[in-house]
Formats: sequence, C-alpha cells, structure tokens
Amino acid sequence: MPPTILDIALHAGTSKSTVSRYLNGGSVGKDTAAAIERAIEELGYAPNVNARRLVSHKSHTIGVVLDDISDYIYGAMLSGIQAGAHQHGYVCTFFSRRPTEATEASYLDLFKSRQVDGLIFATFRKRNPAEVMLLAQSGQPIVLIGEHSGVLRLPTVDVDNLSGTLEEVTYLIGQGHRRIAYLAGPSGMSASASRLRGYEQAMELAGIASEAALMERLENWTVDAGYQAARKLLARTKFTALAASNSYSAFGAARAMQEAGLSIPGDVAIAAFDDDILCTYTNPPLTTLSQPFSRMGSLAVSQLVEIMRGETEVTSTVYVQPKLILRESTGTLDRLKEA
Amino acid sequence: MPPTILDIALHAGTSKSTVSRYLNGGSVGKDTAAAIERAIEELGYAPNVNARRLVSHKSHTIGVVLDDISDYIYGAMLSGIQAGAHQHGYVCTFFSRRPTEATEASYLDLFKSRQVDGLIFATFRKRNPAEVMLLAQSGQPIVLIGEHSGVLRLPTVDVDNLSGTLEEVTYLIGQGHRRIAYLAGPSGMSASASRLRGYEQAMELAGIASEAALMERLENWTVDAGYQAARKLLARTKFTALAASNSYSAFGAARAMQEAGLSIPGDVAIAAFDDDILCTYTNPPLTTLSQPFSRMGSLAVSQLVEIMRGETEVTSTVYVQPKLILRESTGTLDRLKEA
DNA sequence: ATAGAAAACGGGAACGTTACCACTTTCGAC
DNA sequence: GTCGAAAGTGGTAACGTTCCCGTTTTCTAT
Repeated sequence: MPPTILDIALHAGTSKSTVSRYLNGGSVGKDTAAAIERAIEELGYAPNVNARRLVSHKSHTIGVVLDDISDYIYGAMLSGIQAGAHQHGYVCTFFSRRPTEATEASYLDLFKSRQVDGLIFATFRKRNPAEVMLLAQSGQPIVLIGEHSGVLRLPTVDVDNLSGTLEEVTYLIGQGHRRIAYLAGPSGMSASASRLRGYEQAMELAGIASEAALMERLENWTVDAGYQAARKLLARTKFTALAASNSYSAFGAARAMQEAGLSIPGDVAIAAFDDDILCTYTNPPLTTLSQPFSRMGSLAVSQLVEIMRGETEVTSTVYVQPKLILRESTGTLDRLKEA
Repeated sequence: MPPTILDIALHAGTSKSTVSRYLNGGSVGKDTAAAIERAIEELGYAPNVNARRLVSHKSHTIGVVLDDISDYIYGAMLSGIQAGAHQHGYVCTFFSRRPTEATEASYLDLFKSRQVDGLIFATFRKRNPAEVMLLAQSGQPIVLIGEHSGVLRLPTVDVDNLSGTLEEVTYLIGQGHRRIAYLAGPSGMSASASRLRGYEQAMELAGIASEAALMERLENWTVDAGYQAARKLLARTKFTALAASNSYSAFGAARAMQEAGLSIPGDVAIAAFDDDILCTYTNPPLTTLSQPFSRMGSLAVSQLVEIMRGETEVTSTVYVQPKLILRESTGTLDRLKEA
C-alpha cells in the first residue's frame, strides 16, 4: 500500500536503480535528483526497512539481553545503550530473561534469524561458564556488561568492583575505623566476589586481621536482606562502620542500626556500593560508590559497533571506575572538611 | 551463510514449498516432516525474519515511544509492555524522544518504513493537539498511555488521576484536616490538570472554600521544585496537610517542613501521587497513590493487538484506578487504627 | 571537431520467504 | 476395483530493495 521505490521511479520518470542510487548517495543527475526528491515528497515515500534488511543481510539492530527490564538500575544503562546505538545508526530491541528464564546461549538464535547484528548481555546474575563458552565460540559480535568467569574471553564492560570497594573501605579506615563489618553480595551475582575481595584487600593492606564474624552474606540484594543481615551482625559482634555491597541492603542495615538505638554516623558509619536516587534522600544521606551506568552502556555499544564493523580483532575488557560520593552516613560534612 | 529454507529442502529431499508449509503448520506427510525436522536440527536452521517480514508485510514489532527511557518510572511499565508483547508474539523496540526531541507525528514514518505494526505512545508530557490529530488521522494502530486533549479520540490507557487525587484528599479531610495545601504538577505534564481538579473537587465536596494561597504550581516534578514550592507555601500561609501531585516533590516538601522545624505528620501530614520504592524508606514513609504501571503497559498492548488484528472498531479509553497506600506521613499506624 | 574518460542511467538478478495453483498420490466408501 | 475427495507436493511469482554490469550521455582536453 505505501509507495515503493518503483512508484517513485515512475512518478519521477526514471528507473528503480536510479532512485536507489539517489537514496544511497550515489551520483545522479541534477534534475533527476530534483524530480526524485519531489516524487518522494509528494508520495510520502519511506524505504521499506525489511526489504533493505533482507538484501543487505543486516538488521541494523542491536539486541540487549537483561535479567529484568523493570529493575530500575537499568534506566541509565538503557539510556546509554539506546543513545549510543542511535548515534551509530542502530536500533535496539530488548529481551528480558525474567519471565522466560531462557539460557543466555539461546539468544544466539537471534543471529541465525537475522534479527540482530550484535548482542549486548547486560545481565548481572552470575553467568554459567559453559554458556559463556558457547557465546564465545559462536564467533558472533557479542559484548558483555558485568564480569564473567569464562575461560574464553569475551569483550566486556564492567565497573571495577574490586578497586572501588577497596577505595571505599580504605576511606573508612582512614577515618579511623578498625572494626568494619561487611555485607557481602549474594552468591548468585557476578559482582559479589570482586567486591568482597576489595573489602578483604583493604583490610589486609591496613594490616587489620580479618575476622569472619564481621562478614555477613546477603541472600539477595534487597532492603530486607540488608536489615536481617545487619541484625545478625549486631547480635554477634561490635563494629564502628559497615560497608554494604549494594545500596538497598545498606538502607535495610541503616534501619536496623536505628532501631537498635545506634546513630549514623555517630555510632556506626555506613557506606555502600551502587548509587541511586534514594541515597540522597535517606536519613542520613548515604555515602556510595556511584557507577557510571550510562557511560557503561555507550561504551558497550561502541565496542560492539567496532566488532561488527570488523575494525578490531582484540577482545578487550573495559573497566570503568566507580566514583566515591561522600555523604553524611560516613561523617558530617564538617568532619569531612577537617580531614 | 546460515542455511536457508532451500538448504533444508535439499537436505530433506523435498521442496521449498513443503518446508515452508511444515514451518507454518500446514499439512505435510509424516516421513517428510521427520526428514525436515532432522535437516533443521542438523543444519541449525532458523527462519530469516526479514524475509518473512518483507513478504508478509508485517514486522511483528511494537514500537514504544517514551519521553526518556532513563526515567525509572518507566521500569514497571516497560516490563508490562514487554511481557504483553511477548505473549502475543510481538517484539518491542523503544524510542526515546529525549535526545532527539522529535515530534510525536514524526514516528508515523515507522509505519511507512514497515518497522512497526503498531505504536504505543507512553509519553507523559502534555501532547500537542495538532499532533494528536495527525496521529488519529493516520488511521494506524496507535495506543496512548496518559491522557490527551485531542478532538479525535485515540485509544488510551490512563490512570484515573482525578478520582485518585479526590480519594486521597478526601482521606486527608476525613482525618480532620481543613487547610490542605496542594503542589500542582507542572503545566507541561498531561496529568497535572486532572490531579488538580481532583484536589479542587475534594475540597468542594467537603464544603471547604477554595483558597488560592494554598496552591503552588511546581516548575517540574523534581525534589528541588517540591522543596522550593513548599518553602513559598510556608512563608505565605498556614496548613496542616499537604498533597503533592507526585512523589519527588513530596520528598522536597517534606525536607522543607523538617527544616522549618515542623514534624511529619504531627504538624503537617503529607500525601502524594505516584508510589515508588523511595516512599517506603523515607522518614517518615510517605502515603501515596500507587499506579499499576505494569498493568497499564499490558493493557495498552492488549488493546493495540486487538486493533492490529482488526478485531475492534471502537476506540476505548481505559482508566485504571490508583491505589491509596497509607503510610506514616499521614498519621501513625496507631492513629490509623483508631479511625 | 574528436577521442577518451567520467558521469549518469536502466535492465535484471538476487536476497529468503510465503502464497497460489495445479498436479500427484493416498485413502475410504460403495 | 473404481471413483471421488482429501491430503500431500512442487513450480513459480511475488515482496521491495540493492548491486552488478553494460549502455548511453555528458564533459574535458587536445
């Protein structure tokens, strides 16, 4: 029903080929160009992308696989991916694993069916090494966001979980804290291990003996898990600071402290990984490591585009640095200025 | 490079047509079916969606236009849309207006280029009536989320802003409040007017004379705007309750109250439109009207699918009811039980 | 003016499907 | 055992592009 390139050709008194050439920036005569332009305008023509995709063997689409699109931590990242894709002339389609629980490898079919030219896995759950292997062996343009433990390396964008946590805990130590509790991330999440190592290294570097009683593993990264874990810690041992592997658990922990009659940061200082809008509005505002999600998204796209263009052979892992944002949960601003 | 339907046919010793019929559930002989199945398995065949889309004149894609994908209010809605689309055999592509500031009507080109079969506009900024007219006149399958003031009606899904606010403010009145301030939404947002009318009607119904001094219009729906507006109100008049047209502004308002030495809810009760994760963790937790975003998303998809299938002629506006969630900002739980 | 190069143009095949149609085979009923 | 219907099958033309290649026109330099 909508006009085709042939309609334009007829209307402009020329041929399909010439119209196609005009559309793709080839060399066409001055008045033919004008005639074509006019025809396009009058008939309201827009090229059929599906025909283009068929003949070009490209979908100009980037697939983005997520654990759960409703998780709002994705907001900024999706925005970065989307903007980056748009800039490079690609369109995105998102795939949530959540309802289907499909394996990561099953998304390789999207290549076979020519639905996508490249795939970004922005999944934060721990990845199955066998699956990563399959992805790597496929030889398709794939970029991962969030670390993986596969043997074959895949291009990856990740926040530097280890050094970020290291910096944060070192900051706490610098504030004079010695007994620092840690809420480790759930074992199902890929970032948990590195963040924990960051904590351990910071303590070690400061010459503070590690103590198992100070560490509590979260069942998941929710407010409630943080609350429960903090209560266990409080019942078990004493500490003057607490570092949490994400912000939600820190909210829960803060509540547990306050219920126990402890003041923040007077009695216990609190810091967390993951910044989000909440952190500014809690009482007190929470010191956090802010992840540059938007930038991570656009970096992943850039890398993917390079691979799709065949411009690079090396698979690189890009680590972006989280930024330590000091707020009152680790000391009043006055005290910060003194330091 | 990947196998085509012809490869399968050759490998199975049959013809393209038969393979196609097999794939589309037509009637094929028992052993031919088995041979085809085996060929597909062995060669790892997946149908080329672009060829299908070309010949079927359908993209099996729903386009979703958003103001800004990074706005995390969208999380649950996207999830609902995505899940609904998946359920009906559609794929989604999202389009953010934000970086490009494209007009809504410009997305009609997506139909011409056959990129989408239907479009959902989940934009919350006030819509230009002329644009809505263009959308309506296009005759394409389009569903709007969020109200519009166009003359030609388009199928719409929206939360009932008016009756929600009415219920909320009436609740405050029932708690004994008479002087209730209102933070009206920015004039650029489509929901602002209805929410304001909800407030006005509630006051009117209770026989409370309206007073201009109690209303302050927000410049935008941010925490800071809420803070500024609340300070103006405090400087100007007295009130025992405040209703805000969204949650962010309520956070700002709460901070302004607390800075002025007022206790919540002791001196001023606060309630807001829009629930989000923050509301539970603020101090005190905030009474809100929770919008069923996920359901709104899936409703929009259902409606769109019906239209695309030509199963319906009538354009309907679906209003979903927001749910009033009582938290401590409008009274302690004890006090609530008394009531 | 003319040769040669460069620019402009059009015909037709190809991309991987589906849909239509005509043909062959199978099957059940009398 | 034959006939008719039903089931199964394959050839071929679309779908709307791009790309290749051969032809025609225009331009430039001598």
